Amino acid sequence: MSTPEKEITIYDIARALNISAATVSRALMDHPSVNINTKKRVQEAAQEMGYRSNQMASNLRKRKSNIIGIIVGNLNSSFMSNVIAGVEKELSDAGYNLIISQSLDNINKEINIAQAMYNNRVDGLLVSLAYETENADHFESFVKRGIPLVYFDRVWPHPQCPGIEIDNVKAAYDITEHLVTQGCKRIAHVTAYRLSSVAADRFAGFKKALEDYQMTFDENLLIQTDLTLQAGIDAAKQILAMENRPDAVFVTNDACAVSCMQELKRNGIRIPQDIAFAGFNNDTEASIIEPNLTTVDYKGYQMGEVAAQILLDRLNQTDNGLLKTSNKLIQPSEIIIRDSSLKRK
Amino acid sequence: MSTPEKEITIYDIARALNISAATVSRALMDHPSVNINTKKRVQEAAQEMGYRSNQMASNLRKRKSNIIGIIVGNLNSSFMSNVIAGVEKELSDAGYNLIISQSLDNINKEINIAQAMYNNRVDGLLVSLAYETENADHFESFVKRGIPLVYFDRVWPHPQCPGIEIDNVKAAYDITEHLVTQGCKRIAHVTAYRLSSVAADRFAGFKKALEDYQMTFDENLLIQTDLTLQAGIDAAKQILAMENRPDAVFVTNDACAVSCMQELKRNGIRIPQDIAFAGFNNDTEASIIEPNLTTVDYKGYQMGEVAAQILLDRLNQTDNGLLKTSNKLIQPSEIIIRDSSLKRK
DNA sequence: ATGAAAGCGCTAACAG
DNA sequence: CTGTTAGCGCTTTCAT
Repeated sequence: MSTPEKEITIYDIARALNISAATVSRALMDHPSVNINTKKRVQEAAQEMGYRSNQMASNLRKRKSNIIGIIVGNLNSSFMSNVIAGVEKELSDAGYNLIISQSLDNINKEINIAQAMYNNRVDGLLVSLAYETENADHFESFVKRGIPLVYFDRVWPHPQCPGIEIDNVKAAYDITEHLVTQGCKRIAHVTAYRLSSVAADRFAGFKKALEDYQMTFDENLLIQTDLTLQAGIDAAKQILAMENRPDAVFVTNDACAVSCMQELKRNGIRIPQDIAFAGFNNDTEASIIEPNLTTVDYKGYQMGEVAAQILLDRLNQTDNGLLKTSNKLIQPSEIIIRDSSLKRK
Repeated sequence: MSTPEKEITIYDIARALNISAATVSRALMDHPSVNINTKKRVQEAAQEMGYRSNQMASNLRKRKSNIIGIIVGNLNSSFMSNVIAGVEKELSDAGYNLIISQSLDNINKEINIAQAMYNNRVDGLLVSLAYETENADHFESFVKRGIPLVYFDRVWPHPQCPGIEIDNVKAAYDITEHLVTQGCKRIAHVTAYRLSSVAADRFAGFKKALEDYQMTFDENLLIQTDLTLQAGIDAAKQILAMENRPDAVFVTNDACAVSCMQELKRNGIRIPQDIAFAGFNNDTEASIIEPNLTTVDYKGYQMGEVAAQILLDRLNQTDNGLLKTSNKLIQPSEIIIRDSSLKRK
């Protein structure tokens, strides 16, 4: 009753059925070369006796932890929650456990987490980098040990590590083009301090669009921040203080865009009439803020599934053909136009 | 280079230093009865040789997985992200790994996850129940085996499982009282289909407040849903279809409240003039929707820390006194009044 | 303060 | 198709 019964092992089953532990083991893992009848007997006995396999022993023997680590900036978005759901589905189907950690977009925390995961011998790693991260040396230990590492969303280019992402250049280009065709002449861009691959790509798409429309980019309209909510407010203050204000703002993420819009609204700026807005990610907030925020949407669940599949391929040394010539995999994205950018309805 | 070097073990260190593996093991875990000098030599050698301990072997020997499971409805809220951060901090300080799963508020998924965690031999479990869950039998296997189980936020009353929660009755009472003092006469309540402990408590607080103010509760104003975004829209439609509409709505969570408000606004209802609103949780959306949503706030990070501490106490058989007579632990909460409920400013 | 030895429970050659 | 055997790397008595 109060003391839990002893855990039963394959030896207990073996004894009960008068067969060897090896056969029990094989039967339990559905090994092809076990007689169908013994297999059945073993499985029934296991069931009845309340057997549960001992992963620790199995892991030790196989020299695999059976654990996959995933490091993300923050779990707090429907995008990331969906990524996790997609990853979880694929990995648990494949029998892996998932250990999730948030870097809270802090580089030092990311380094510590990476170290901890390394010491805990994860069999593979999925990473979406912190905004702050400007190099990925802290993941080299995995590469050196041959532990598969797959980046997603906020990726780091590395010859041996696949990256699942969207075409940030194109998405940023498209959304900027949209602002231009709405008649915006002076478009500000709010981005990260450190131009990570993602931020850099978006910035590049933004500049390319301006060029193509013969608009010169005013350096004064580049606002670099840490992309927090507070940063959105600060960016708004900066904009309010400008003598020659922009007529549109493209923020590289929605959360920051929304807090920036709120602060501007509090100061009497009309959106989109005075200043049009565009964000990135299609977070929940984007369709709650008024006016609703124009943004870029991409599917977290799917990205999670794909990232997990690629990782599993690496673990199994198989190749389902998802990655051909390059180790970059581009997922679809689309721009969603809402009222925050519609100057001419 | 391309082949990763062999993992080194305590035996390698032992050989290098001409001592026994037992001593190395003891030195590494800082056992008191090891000579301070040998300890130092061992630790240096380990460092130099690139040793990392093998958790799998250690786990097998100690018959502990070193893994704590946490099951939540959905990771997608700043509250839950903070809970995770708090839990993670406490547990990783204590040397545990954390496996996170989302039930997506689906009872069957919750059952499967519980089973998987049981089979993976988690050393302890933290659970916030799915909205749908109406009994907790699927967690009995943990109780029977003596595996510590701690509920938080959406708890299940159980003599052997502590529950960390807020005073839902009081919070709901207070927020309802606030609506009443704003002059609301007919207050609708949107809650879950199944009245879990949390939903039931909030409903109870709501009714108690009405009673205390001599208001009879109209059964027609009780709207039971699955609390999704779509449910908010459906609830709005129900309200619009009523011949005798409420003048206030208290929704048992913010996400649903916000989507309900949006739908009502689309249909020309003015908030709070026509219908006042109150929610629960203080999610990000609550301070973005216009008018901003009156709600109940409580701290996720702190709740996560406390839940983890209680779990660690159980694991260590210690008792830091957090739980005295009862196995319920009430965390602070506060109502946040915003424009959605201010009929008289 | 250190060492010898046993064993946690499982899997994988290898042999039959 | 099944059994024998060895060992994954660590911790922990029990001696010394």
